[in-house]
Amino acid sequence: MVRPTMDDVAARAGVSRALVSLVMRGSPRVSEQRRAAVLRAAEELGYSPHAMARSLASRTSHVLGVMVSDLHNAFFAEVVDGLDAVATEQGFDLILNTGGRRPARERRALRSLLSFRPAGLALLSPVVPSADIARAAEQTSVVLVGRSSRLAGVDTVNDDGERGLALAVEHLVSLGHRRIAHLDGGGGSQAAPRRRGYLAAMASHGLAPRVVASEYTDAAGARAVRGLLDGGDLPSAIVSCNDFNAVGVISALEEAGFRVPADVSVVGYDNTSLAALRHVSLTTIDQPRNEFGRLAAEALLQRVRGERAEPVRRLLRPSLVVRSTTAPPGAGRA
Amino acid sequence: MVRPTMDDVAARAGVSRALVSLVMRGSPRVSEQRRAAVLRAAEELGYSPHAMARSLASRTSHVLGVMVSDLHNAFFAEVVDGLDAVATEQGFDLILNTGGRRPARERRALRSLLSFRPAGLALLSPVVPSADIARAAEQTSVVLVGRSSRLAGVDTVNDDGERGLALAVEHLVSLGHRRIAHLDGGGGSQAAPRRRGYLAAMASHGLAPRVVASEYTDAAGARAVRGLLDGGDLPSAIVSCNDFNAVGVISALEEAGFRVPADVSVVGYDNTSLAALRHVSLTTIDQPRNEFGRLAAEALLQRVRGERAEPVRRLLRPSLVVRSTTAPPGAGRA
DNA sequence: TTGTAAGCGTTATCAC
DNA sequence: GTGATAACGCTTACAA
Repeated sequence: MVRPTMDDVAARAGVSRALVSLVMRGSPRVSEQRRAAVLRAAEELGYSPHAMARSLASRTSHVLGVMVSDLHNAFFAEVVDGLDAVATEQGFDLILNTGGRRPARERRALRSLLSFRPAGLALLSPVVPSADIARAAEQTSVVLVGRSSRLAGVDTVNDDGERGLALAVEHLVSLGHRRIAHLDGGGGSQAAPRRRGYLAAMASHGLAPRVVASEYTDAAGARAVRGLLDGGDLPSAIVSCNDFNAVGVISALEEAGFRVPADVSVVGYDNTSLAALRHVSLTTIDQPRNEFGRLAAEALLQRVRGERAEPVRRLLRPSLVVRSTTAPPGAGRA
Repeated sequence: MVRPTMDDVAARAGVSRALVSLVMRGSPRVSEQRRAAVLRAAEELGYSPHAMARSLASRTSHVLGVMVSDLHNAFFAEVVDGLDAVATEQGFDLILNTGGRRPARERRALRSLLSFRPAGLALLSPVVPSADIARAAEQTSVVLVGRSSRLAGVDTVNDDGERGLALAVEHLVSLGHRRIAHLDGGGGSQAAPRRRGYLAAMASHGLAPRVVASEYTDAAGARAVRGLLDGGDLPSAIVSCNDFNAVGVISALEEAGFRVPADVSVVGYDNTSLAALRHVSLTTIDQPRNEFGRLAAEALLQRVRGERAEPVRRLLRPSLVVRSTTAPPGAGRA
């Protein structure tokens, strides 16, 4: 378990440590002969450079820290994929951490990440107070994904939730719906822009909006539908705040004897793998998650390379994915 | 962006660097007065110790490396939660990486993790060749989750898939089923023990086994069912290799006009969040995922502390979760 | 092209 | 209790 160091390699190859360092970093100013000798010695010893010692000595970091607020959410997996792709491509390593959506734990995770002196930090939908983010930003470049911020030194990458909900409403209107309700995500992340988008889209078509309080879970979606049924005034289409909620809506409707989409159309938001299941086949709004990650990494690396100092605020365009839960109204009566 | 060092804190507090170091590590042999002064100076400067310099100087690591083969799989999220809980509790930091189930990328991820000289490495369902794992194990403690191994220096934590499938078969038999088919996971991870468990359980009840080739996706499950229907010989119950497959099975059955569980009972494997959705409500086999993570971390930390050298091989007991997709056979005819 | 030597931010070992 | 000072494994001027 005792790993060889650069000195061991140098001794074995019969050269100085500095030369080994040059070879390891692929410097061109090394004779082919020495290079080969060093490489062979390293190979024989099973040597690979010590990342921490390297970054300590060079006063540079090739590490990007990533804090994922919730690993259970597949949304973040794709964002991390995007980050990883760009980072790897540019010779950076990712170190990941999670805070489980709890401020105290996230705060600790943040400190831990910072103790590695990363070149940059990507925070995915963090729930820590803004002050903590500001403090982190004093120490390294920070990009926020899925959370907006006015902090001067902080970049942001977000989904254009207003536009996403507008897409859903447009789709339903074009099918002929007029009584379209929105099941709202409450205080949840991104719920506000989605609600605004819904209201604006309804207004632009001269339709009466109907916002029903709900949450980001399937149980909440089902509950909201039961409330609607009790009220005796079911809309012809429902736009949920996310896919989970939409699945709850569908099952409550079916339990009450309604068919989707024949009697009621349903649209989700997020295009999770759940929506793609043939058993669900949900019409929904897709967010370019992988792109979120790529852009976040690029924003960070631009700052690292000193190419930019002004904050950048990206708002990405979501898209509509039509599957089997939407149809013209009254299709059931036919 | 220039972070304060221990020397800065020492200067500001009017003490030596060594004393700051003692305070930072919570040494008891420091006067209250000095301790307070140091802590205040650190606070004012926003100082926090440099993890890499620290581990370099102390020749110890408080980092555990984790390679997640696939971030998209929620299974791993819970394993990581378990790892994180134990690690944090014992003062260790996690650094995470992913290889996307591709050997070449996993290999790189492994190298990157190793370059941080972690105290231990947890590999979650890795797909790299065994030789790579052996090489890693020469450099640090390694624990494998979701993959077995005979390597001497490597610990393993696994689900007892044989037992899991036996539980499913027992449940169906106790409901009165005798014609029970298994949709097999092919060459997928853990498919073999599950198949063995199925065959053994059927044999022990004197029932004729029926293994149908399939895969770990909902499309494959649907395809397999269509094959069964074409053959004109539908079993009364189906045990899928995992939850996704089971959902495919259910939708294909329903499309063909059969009801679940009235006409056919279906059991999944994994107890993913999908299975818990009310829209699906799948009877399935639960793996103690969080426990996997906890045990893996503990195995690693035992080695780190030098408490154990012999490999440990944990085989955890899965459990049956009964929901709405199983019922006595012929319930549909009633 | 190669080697020497001075750090990088810590901890650890001694003295005092 | 507290403070010098030598490591830790590497990079980086600067010299040769």
